[in-house]
Amino acid sequence: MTSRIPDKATVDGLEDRWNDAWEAAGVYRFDRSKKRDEIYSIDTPPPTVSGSLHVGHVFSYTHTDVIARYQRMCGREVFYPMGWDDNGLPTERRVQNYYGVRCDPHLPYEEGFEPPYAGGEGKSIKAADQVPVSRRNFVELCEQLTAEDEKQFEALWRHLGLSVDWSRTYQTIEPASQAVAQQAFLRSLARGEAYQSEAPTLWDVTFRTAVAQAELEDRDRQGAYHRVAFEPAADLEEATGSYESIYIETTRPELLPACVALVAHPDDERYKPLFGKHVRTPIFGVEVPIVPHRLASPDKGSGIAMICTFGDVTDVIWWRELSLPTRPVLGWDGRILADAPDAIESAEGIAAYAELAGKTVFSAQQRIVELLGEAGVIDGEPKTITHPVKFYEKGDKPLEIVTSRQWYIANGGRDANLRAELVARGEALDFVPAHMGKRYENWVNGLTGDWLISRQRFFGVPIPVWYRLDSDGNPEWETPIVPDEASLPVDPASDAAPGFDESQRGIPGGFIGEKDIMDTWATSSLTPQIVCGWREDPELFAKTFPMDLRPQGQDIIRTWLFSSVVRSHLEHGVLPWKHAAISGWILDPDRKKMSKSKGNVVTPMGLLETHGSDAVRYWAASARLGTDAAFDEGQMKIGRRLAMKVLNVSKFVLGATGITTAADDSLEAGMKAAAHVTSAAVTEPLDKATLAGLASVIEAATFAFDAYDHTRALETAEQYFWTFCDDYVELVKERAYDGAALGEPIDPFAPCSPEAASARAALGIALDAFLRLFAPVLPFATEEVWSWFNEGSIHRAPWPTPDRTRAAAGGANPLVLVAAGAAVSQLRKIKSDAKVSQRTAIVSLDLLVPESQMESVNAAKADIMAAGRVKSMQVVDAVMAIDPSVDGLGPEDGSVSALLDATVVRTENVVLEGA
RNA sequence: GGGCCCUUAGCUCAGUUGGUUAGAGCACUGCGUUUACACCGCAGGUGUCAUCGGUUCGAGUCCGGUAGGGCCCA
Repeated sequence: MTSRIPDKATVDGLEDRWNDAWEAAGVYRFDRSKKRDEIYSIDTPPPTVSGSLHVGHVFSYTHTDVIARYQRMCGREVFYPMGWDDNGLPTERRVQNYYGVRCDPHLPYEEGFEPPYAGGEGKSIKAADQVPVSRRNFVELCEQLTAEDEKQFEALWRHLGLSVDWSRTYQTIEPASQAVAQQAFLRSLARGEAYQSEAPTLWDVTFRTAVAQAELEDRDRQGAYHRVAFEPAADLEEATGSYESIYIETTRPELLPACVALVAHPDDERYKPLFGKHVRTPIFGVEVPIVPHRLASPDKGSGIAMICTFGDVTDVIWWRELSLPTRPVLGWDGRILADAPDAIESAEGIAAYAELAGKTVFSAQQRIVELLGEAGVIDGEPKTITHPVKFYEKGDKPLEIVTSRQWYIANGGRDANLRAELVARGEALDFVPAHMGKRYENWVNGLTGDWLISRQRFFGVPIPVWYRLDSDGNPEWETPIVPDEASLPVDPASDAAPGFDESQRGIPGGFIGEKDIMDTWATSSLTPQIVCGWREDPELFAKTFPMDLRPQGQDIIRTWLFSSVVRSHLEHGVLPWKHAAISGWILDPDRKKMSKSKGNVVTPMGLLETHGSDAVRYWAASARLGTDAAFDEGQMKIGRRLAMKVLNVSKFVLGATGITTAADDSLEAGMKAAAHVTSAAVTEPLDKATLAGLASVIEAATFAFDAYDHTRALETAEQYFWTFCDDYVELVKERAYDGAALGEPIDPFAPCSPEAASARAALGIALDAFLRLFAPVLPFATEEVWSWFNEGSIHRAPWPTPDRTRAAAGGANPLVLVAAGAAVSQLRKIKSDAKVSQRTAIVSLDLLVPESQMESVNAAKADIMAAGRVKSMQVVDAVMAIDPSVDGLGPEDGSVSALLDATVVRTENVVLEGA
């Protein structure tokens, strides 16, 4: 069988067929010859390849694709690249587990290294069992694993039908991206926005890296308040005339050797007299002052707290604002430092410290509690509490604070002017939905410091600077050596500094390379610059930047969105995009956020295969931007039904119009037939009404899409589509067939009655519009139908305008279809109630119609009779008919007045065939 | 503690600037295999619009309080 239009339509298998065809024809290939105002550019989120894609990704990426397809049909050249975020810690961690290795930068590179495991997914290999490898070997494994992931990701996205230009993919770790990240960094360095600073930094002891404010999260942890006595120093004893101890309560007794002061609220009457006087720390005997500060809580514990360098971020604030000394006791490995702070001078103090040195925070705490107990300075039993503790969002040990040299980029956290500028940028950005802008504003206004971008990790973009070594071999941190922009990307760990050669590395008078890499957001924040060709393709950049759309999740407004705005503001002085489309979460049926850890084994590919991509896309498109949606396979079944309906009703329309007959000969003949059929005059009131209604639907859908409300657009089209199928098609079937016998092929060019020609033209025009309206959401089913009688892809066909349908409708009132539909409904109900087949003829009946609809029903009377197989029908004014004085057959409940303004059509005096 | 969002039918959700009798789909029940469709069609019932108060001729809609849920930030 060579027929173009299948006998039995199916949505199965459309994905592979059309993806191949689209790729071959380059349907989604970006045409860079277009002008700026013809281009719509999208800053697609690069998914993290170290995880797997889940249902939430499918959800939000579909939203973007629906927008992309709409814009493309509106005639814009869509710039729609796809990237992979293979940068950073998640990849490192996955590589460690997958291959059973860990990075040791001191080791030499090993050619042809074979990792001990492959595919250790899920069962994490203990750190002790991981084989240490060189940084280069480690990075190679990262690249190897991410390449495999990226293939799988692309396959999924293609199957889902994302209309991405697959010739434009990028990786956040690839050299070009690194070069962009480094160039942006160097420009910020030159302008003074990037700087290094020795400062207390939030530190993850597991990963041994600094952590930025945006990566923090609070978790409730058990802790215990220990009530510890501090003895008064001489000045305090003199002032109060007593030798009573001051009791503080602390959850971190192990930081006692790091204590630099006690602090109480300035208004606290209990402690007011003590401010400025001193106490001695127990065991260690260090004299520390009692100081006032507004952040001390009078109602927490005893109302007076010890300040240590550093137990938490409040300690940092106190330390900074009160200019206290620094007595660090914690190392980068989370263990107590070997050497006691200089302030500890007593023999007992030094001995006690020696017992703690080298211990983890946990064991040091146990030991010091014992020591304090032995010394008799602990009062009572520890009080167990639950309190919020800061964690790195990817870590599982509480963050510590250590002092180290780190790189920062200004983000308004320490500069009110910059902050105000960034808030203003946020206000100028079109957030969809608008209230998401509040999250941005809250975040910017809540910043407490600049953006810490350096990380002590391995797989990432190196910070592109070197440092001279003085004659003693000490690095000159203040005057970094920078590379030429043309030489980017560079790796200071293996490339020699400009003006030096490799033999001078690490020797006095030579240089050393910066060993830190950048935070992954330092690269991701530049995705517009990466995809638009900021560095190496200025012509493309001018045409695509600032971009039109940034789609992303609500959880990364404070990170990705904000940091992108920062970079664009600093480098280009503009917003990076006009619109930010924020997708919601996918929730379990039990309203919890869907997560892998909960053992949800719904894989996206499985879903697509079970329901079909169009169906899954329909489910996603049914949820508005910014709104959380339930994971609902029922909704996918509805989408599948819609896609099937599109195929089937298309088969009907093409059959009844005769286009099928012609198309079975050749595509050219089919196209000619379609043009011929739809050019006929639309004369019948019902046909005109249907097209008039359709014109309004097109208008509404277009309006909704322009406002980034794809849900409304879909709903509007869908609702009218079902009316079209259920009512209009049923009403005009007979007329369109024009007396053709069962199974007889219809010749589209043969003469037919004007009524039939009118029906066929309307059917053809409507089908064409519906296919285009659904194309963004159901790209496969619509393309399939389109291919039966059109050349090229529907996805490059113009979005419908109301003009064509409106012209054919000739100002008709859409109400005719509504009224006629209500009438056929009544006829069906009669047969349904009488439990007879819908084919049963009605010999005669009176149709009671409200006066307002008389004209409409009369206009479609012949179609109504044909659809209901009615042999004789009287259309009667309902008000007249129910007047008992007319025929005595008014409603038995006497509800005459209720029917006076009735909008429903009723029937009376029905005689069914055979009754 | 602060900010934002949400609460409408058994379920998932619409409901625009206040305006007749608050809607859709699913689920459920009944009927029907009709020359597009059984992966089907048709027909049918379904409500304390969380709650209390206010504004108004009129409130699901606007304002305030309360309760519950969610997210973000302290």
